[in-house]
Amino acid sequence: MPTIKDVAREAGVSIATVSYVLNDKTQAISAETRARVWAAAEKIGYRANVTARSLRSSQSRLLGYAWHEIAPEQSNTVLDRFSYALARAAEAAGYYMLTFTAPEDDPIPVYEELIRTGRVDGFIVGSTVRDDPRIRFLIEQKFPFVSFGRANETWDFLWIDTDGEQGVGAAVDYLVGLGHKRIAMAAWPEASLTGSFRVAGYFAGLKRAGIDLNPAFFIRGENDEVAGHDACAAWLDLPPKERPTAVIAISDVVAIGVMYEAERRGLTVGKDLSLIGFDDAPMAAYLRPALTTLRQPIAEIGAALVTMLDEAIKGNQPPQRHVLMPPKLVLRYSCGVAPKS
Amino acid sequence: MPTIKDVAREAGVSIATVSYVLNDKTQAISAETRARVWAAAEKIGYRANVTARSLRSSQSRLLGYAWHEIAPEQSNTVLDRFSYALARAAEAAGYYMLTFTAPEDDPIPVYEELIRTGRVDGFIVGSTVRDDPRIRFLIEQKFPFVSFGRANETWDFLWIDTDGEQGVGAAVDYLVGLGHKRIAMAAWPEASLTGSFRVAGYFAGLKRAGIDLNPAFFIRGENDEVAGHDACAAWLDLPPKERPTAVIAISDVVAIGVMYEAERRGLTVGKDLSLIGFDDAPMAAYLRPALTTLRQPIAEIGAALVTMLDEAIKGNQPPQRHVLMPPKLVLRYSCGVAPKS
DNA sequence: CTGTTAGCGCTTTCAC
DNA sequence: GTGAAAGCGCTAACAG
Repeated sequence: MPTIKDVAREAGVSIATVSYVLNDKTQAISAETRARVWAAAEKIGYRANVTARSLRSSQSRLLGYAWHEIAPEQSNTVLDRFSYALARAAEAAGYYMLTFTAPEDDPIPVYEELIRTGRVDGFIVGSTVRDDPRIRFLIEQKFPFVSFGRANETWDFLWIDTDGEQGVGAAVDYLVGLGHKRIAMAAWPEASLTGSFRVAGYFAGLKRAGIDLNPAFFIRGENDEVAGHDACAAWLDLPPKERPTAVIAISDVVAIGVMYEAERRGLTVGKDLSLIGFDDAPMAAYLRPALTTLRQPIAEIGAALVTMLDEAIKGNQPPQRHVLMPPKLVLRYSCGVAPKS
Repeated sequence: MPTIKDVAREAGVSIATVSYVLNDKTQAISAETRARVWAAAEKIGYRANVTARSLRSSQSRLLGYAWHEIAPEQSNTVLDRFSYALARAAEAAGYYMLTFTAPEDDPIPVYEELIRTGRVDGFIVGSTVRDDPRIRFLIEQKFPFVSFGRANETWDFLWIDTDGEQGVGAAVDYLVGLGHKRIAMAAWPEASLTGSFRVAGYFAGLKRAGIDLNPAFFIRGENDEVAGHDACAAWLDLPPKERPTAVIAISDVVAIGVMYEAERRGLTVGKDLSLIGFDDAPMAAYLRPALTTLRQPIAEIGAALVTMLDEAIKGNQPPQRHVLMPPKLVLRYSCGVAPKS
């Protein structure tokens, strides 16, 4: 690989001059010299060695993102889209993504190692939980990072999140507009922070419509098909007149459980029961009926996170310290209405 | 961040000694000094700066992996599992993964840039196609890389691939064992190299069972649901006695199309028609009936690729220059047989 | 057994 | 306008 010395020799100038020209530094260099340097660099195919540049500038131009353990069963439904968006945005901002893995139960040492060795300039933290230890650690270290997801109302840090409350609220509004009055929700455990926002949207939506919450219509469970099954079974055990006519599932996976249980009992989803999921997981479009669901603006979030992090790394104050992005209600067939296309 | 100088000062030795001790170099250092250095390093929390080390050793300890554009519709079904496996294996071997994006139509410049700037020590190339230009380029550059997938029989490079031929062959054997004689296949276009191996397995399997190929039972199409629909429709248009009783789809997505078309026509998959897919995509388990499919040993492949690449980077000859890994037939309900466990 | 020293390739201050 | 030289933090050849 040619180095800056080779270019200097080729152009008949000093390496300092080469550096000035190629980095377009505000240093008075004659147009003639500039041209010679560029020509020489081009000729021998010179590209600056990033390691040397990193050492000099103490910047790795690498952004860290942790790839979480994927349970053999449920491959995460949106992580790949998110990673892709991150990589794209990072490259546009002059970084590359360093993806690493960290054990769920003790992630801190890995983050610490990456910081101490100077591997990365900042982190993008995803899949946050309430009081997320990674976030606590990074705040404490004063190391640049941004988070996809909230963690604790009293902590001050940069984050972007999907507005689950707004999204589920819009889903309720949509169902109410379709004439539904008995709307149920299959939610996550109370411990889930992300879940709590979505649930708040459910409550708020009902209130807006003047519908009193029927406690039987609100059931919590894990993020799996079984939880959907169980919730749906409980609702269908109710006398016909008291059953919900529409269900909002807190995720597509849960929605699938609801759907199969309803069909197992002879109901037709989209006709006898309307159903809305959350995530727009790849399988949502493949279900029959195709699932109406709330799609998170993953690509936009990824891009915005990188921009935010870039500012933080530069020591600037981003225009907004956190932003809530509304999900989009993707209309398909599980509410009995054909999408407009 | 403390540097090697700080450790040297703290321990009262030279920086060279610190380097020797911490890197466990075969340099005679007294046990007493070793202990002092370790203690000093521990005390001030020293971790070697990787950039400086990289510059010195001209090794980035970074492995590049391209994240391909993901169509909004079909999020790739196994890529996230693969990336995770790669990251895990890389870390175990002392690397981190640098994930980047490259335009499908002109990926070379990105690879070139990464090489020229010294960003990565090697590449893992995935989603290969016949005569893959990236592979041609990397061979020509003599830059270390390994490939998940084959590209051209006459090129010599390191690769690991799923043995699609063996897998589909095993699927045919399984169906034959179940008593099927009229076994159809929904394949990809002839241009697909990966597809050609799977197809070869179909032909070989039939031959083993002494079944003559019925040309009507072999239909090619794209990798989407529509292709499955179309193939299935063509088969169901045949007189009942001439229809296939079992179908092997070249991917789970195609299998879904077959399944829906069959059910739309009133057939029950798993009873009237047996169906096997390929990939074990996340949605395969969620279909009703859950899809019997061939699961690629993604995690093993990722780990083996990294090991292979590590050898190549070190300039060693890996024990095997290419390996074929058999997929596993995951028994579910789409062939009318309940899985054992 | 331990220390001195020469770089790795680059950026940037300071001279000229 | 341009160049000499220091130095980012580390490794390793060589001296002592």
